[in-house]
Amino acid sequence: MGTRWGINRTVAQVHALLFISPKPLNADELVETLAVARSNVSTCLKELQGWGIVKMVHILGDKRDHFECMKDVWDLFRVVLTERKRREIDPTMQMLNECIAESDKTPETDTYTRERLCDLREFFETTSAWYMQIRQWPTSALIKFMQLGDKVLKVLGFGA
Amino acid sequence: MGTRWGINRTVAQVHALLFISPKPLNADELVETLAVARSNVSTCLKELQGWGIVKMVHILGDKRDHFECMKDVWDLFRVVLTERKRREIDPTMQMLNECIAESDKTPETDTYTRERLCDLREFFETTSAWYMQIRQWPTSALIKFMQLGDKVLKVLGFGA
DNA sequence: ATGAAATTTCTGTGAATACTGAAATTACAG
DNA sequence: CTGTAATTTCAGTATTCACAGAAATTTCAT
Repeated sequence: MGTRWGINRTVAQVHALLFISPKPLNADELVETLAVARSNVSTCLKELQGWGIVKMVHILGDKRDHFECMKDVWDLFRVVLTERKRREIDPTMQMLNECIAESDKTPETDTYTRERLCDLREFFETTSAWYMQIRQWPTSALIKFMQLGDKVLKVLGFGA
Repeated sequence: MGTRWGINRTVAQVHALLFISPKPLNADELVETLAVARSNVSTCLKELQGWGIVKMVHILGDKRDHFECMKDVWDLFRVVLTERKRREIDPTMQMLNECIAESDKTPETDTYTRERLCDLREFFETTSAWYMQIRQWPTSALIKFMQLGDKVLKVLGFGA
């Protein structure tokens, strides 16, 4: 499925394998199971470690590095979202701010265009600030909250 | 910024241009502004229409097709999320179900592995069901809700 | 220190994707 | 109809990305 998500195939395969494996795996086990080059596995493991969802562990009496994946899906989700915010949203917001600053100095900028940019900035600010708060909720609260669904609206007293 | 988001550069450019433009644009205007081939613009417009965020409009007295983009950022977000759910999440859930069914018929499957798959399925089920509800909230309610942030936890009576 | 095992870095190749320009098709005015 | 403008499809090219295998580096036991 990895490719459909826009993720490198081998990276997705390594991650999937580590995720479902009951015990940490070493590089050679990944090479054998996935039938890819050793160097490729090395690169993928580095990538996954860069995302903070795979870490190296040592097995007593074994010289080789072993790797294990973060196992809690909710924690996993939080880590990935936070990392994507850092890599994708934050630079976008910075860019947006520069565009808006630029448009302020450029009187011929269409008012409409400037408003669209401000809309976008506001959207990212609102959603980012919200995420930074809920990411700290304990998983149990998050699940209970989600299962309420629409009921939240009534409890909070807005909307039907 | 498009490329960083894993989106085709020209598609992102066309979309950005239509988004900030006060009026619908025709293909030639896009070609001139972005300095890309006519055929490329045609493909990108088709792609964006496939996502449901750009639509064709006609300007009186002008034979050429014009295009305009969905302007409300919250609506835009909803459309994109819904489409991504359909394209990415739904097939993943289906695949997961097949894997779990398969593992039921295969007694030698590690219990741990099966549990990880079920965890994943549950995660997607919970988050998808939640999204299908909140996507129908009016934007005003959604914004008010988000701005509450952590306060929601207290109102609902769980967590600190 | 020395050598073997493990790992990473580097380079070239193949595959996938994006794009252009030409040809084909469609839409429409006269 | 016919011809022109507009648009799309197609085929070839270029660019980007993923990967394998070799070479280089690191790690560690002796």
